[in-house]
Amino acid sequence: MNDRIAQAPISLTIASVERDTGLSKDTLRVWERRYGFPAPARDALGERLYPLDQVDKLRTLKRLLDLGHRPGRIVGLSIDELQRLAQASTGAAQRGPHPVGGREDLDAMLGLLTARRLDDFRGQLSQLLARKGLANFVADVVEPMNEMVGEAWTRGALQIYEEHLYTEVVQALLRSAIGSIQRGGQRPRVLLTTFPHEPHGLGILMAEATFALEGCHCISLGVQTPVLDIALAAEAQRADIVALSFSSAVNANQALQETEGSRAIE
Amino acid sequence: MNDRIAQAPISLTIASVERDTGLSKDTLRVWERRYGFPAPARDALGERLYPLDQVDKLRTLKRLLDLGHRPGRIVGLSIDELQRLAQASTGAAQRGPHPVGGREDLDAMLGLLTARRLDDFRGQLSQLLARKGLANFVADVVEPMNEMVGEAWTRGALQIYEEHLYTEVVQALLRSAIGSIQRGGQRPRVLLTTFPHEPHGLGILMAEATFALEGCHCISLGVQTPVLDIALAAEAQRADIVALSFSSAVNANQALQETEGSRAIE
DNA sequence: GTCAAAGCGTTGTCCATGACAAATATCGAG
DNA sequence: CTCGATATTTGTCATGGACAACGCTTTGAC
Repeated sequence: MNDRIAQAPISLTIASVERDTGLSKDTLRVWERRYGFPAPARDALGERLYPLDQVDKLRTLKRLLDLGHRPGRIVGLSIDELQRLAQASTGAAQRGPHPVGGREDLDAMLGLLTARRLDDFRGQLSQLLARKGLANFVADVVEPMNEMVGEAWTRGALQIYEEHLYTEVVQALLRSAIGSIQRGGQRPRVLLTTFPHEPHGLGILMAEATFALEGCHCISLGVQTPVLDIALAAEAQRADIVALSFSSAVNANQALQETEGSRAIE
Repeated sequence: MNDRIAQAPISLTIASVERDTGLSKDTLRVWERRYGFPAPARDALGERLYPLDQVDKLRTLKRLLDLGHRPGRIVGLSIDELQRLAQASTGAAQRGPHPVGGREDLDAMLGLLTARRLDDFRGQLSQLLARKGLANFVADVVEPMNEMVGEAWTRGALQIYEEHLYTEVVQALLRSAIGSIQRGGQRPRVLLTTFPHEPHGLGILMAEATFALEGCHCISLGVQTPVLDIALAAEAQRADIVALSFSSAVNANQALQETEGSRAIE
C-alpha cells in the first residue's frame, strides 16, 4: 500500500508499476516469465523491485501495444529502437500536410509547455480558439495536438506531469467554451461517457463540444461509468444517442453491442 | 477483457467486479477463502461469476472499509444492516445543524437529480453560487452535498450514474467559476493534484477555488499523478505549496513525507 | 486507575506455477 | 490472391502458501 519510498526511490513495487504503466500485475509477471523482461530486482522478501529505466521501457512498450504492436516482437528491442518504432507508427497517422494553423505552429506552442510558460501556452490556445471557432479548434488544434503530445511523451520529450498539465489546460478551455454555448437544444439528447477502463476525459469534452455546437442536448457522465449504469442512465435520461470515447480504435463494435437498446452512434 | 455480457447480465467477472467495487482481485479471492463471502457462481471454466446483489453488497462493504470499519467484523452482516451501519457512521459526521442554506434545502436539490430534472438542479446550484459567493458555496453547499451524495448512494437512494451526474455538474460549475476569477496572483504558487490511487477530482477543484480566491497562482495537474512526477512538477513549476486531495483522511502524514523538498501544506 | 509494552489476530498484497480461450499469424489448397 | 484450417501468441484466471503492517487486547509497572 505504501510505495516504500526510501530516501531515494530507485525502484518501484509491482503495484506502483501497474499504476504507472497500466500493465497489470499478472501481465508484468507473465512477461518476466516468458520474455525475460522486465527483470526486476528483489527485496529481502523476494518481492519485485523495478528500476526506473525498466519502468520507462515498460511505459513505452505499453504505448506501442496500444498502437497495435505485439509484445513478443518488441519486448526485446532497446529503448531507442522502441522510440523510433513509436515515432514511425504515429508518424504514419499524420498523413499529408495540415490545413491551417500548421504543425509547426502547434509544435511551437507545445514548446511553451516545456518552457514552463504555462500562461503563454494557455493564452495562445485561447486565442486560437477565439480565432478559429470551437469546431475548427477541436478538429485542427486539439486533435492533432493530442497526438503530438502522446508522441512527444513516448519520445521522452515530455514529462508525464507536462502531459497532465496539457490535458488540464485544454479541458478547462473546452469546458468554458462549452459552457458558453447556449444550452437550448432539446433533441437529440446525447449521453457522453467512457467505459470503465478508459480514464481520459478529453475525448468526451471534444465530442461534447461538437455535439453541443450542433444543437444537441448533452449530458456528460464523466469518465469510467460502469457498463450497467450507462444503460441505466441512457434509459433514465431518455438519451437518443450514447457517445462513448475511446483511446485506441480497436473494438468499436463492442460499443454497438453494448449500447443495444438505445441507438448507438460514433 | 470483454465483460461477457450475454443477453442478460446476471453476473460479472472478477475483473468487472474489481473495477466496479474498487476491491482488488486478490482481495476478492482472499475474502472468499477466509470469510466465505462473496460466494460467486462458476462458469464452465471454473471462473468466478458474481451475481449483482453480491456486487452491491461488496460496494457497500468497500464504503464501510473506507469509513474505517474492518472487513472481518462486517462481512457477515446483511445488506440492510450494512446500510444502517453506513448511515450511522456518516451521520456522526454531520454534527450540529448547518448554518444557512439548511440541510433540507440541499436534500430538496438532490431530489431534482433523482427526478431527472438535471437542468433545474444545475440552475439552482448556479443560483446558490451567485448568491453565496464561491467560498461559501464550496464550504456550505458543495462540501455537505458531497457527503450527502455518498451517503445516499450507500443507502441505495442514488444510482452510480446519478453520482457521476452530480460530480459532473458541480465540476463544470466550479471550473467556470474559477475561470472567471482574475488570474493575477503570482505568489504563492500552488500545485494541485491527487495521488495515483485517487481518481476523484472534485477535491482538487474545491481546493483550487479556495486558493484562487486568496489570490494564489494555481496550477492543477488533474488527478492521479505518479508520485515522482508530483515532485518533478513541483520543482519545475517552482511551487511553494503542493496541495493533495484525499477521500478519506487516514494518512495525511504520508503526504508530508512525500512532499518533502517542497513546503507541504494542507 | 492509567498508561505503555508486548503479544496475538487480522488483513491486504505478494509469489509461483499451471491452465485455457481469444486473438493473431501462418500456411496450404483452390 | 483468397479463404479456411491449423498453430502460436497473449492476457487473464485459478490455487494455495506466505508475510509484513496494522489494530486490538492483555499484561505489568507506576
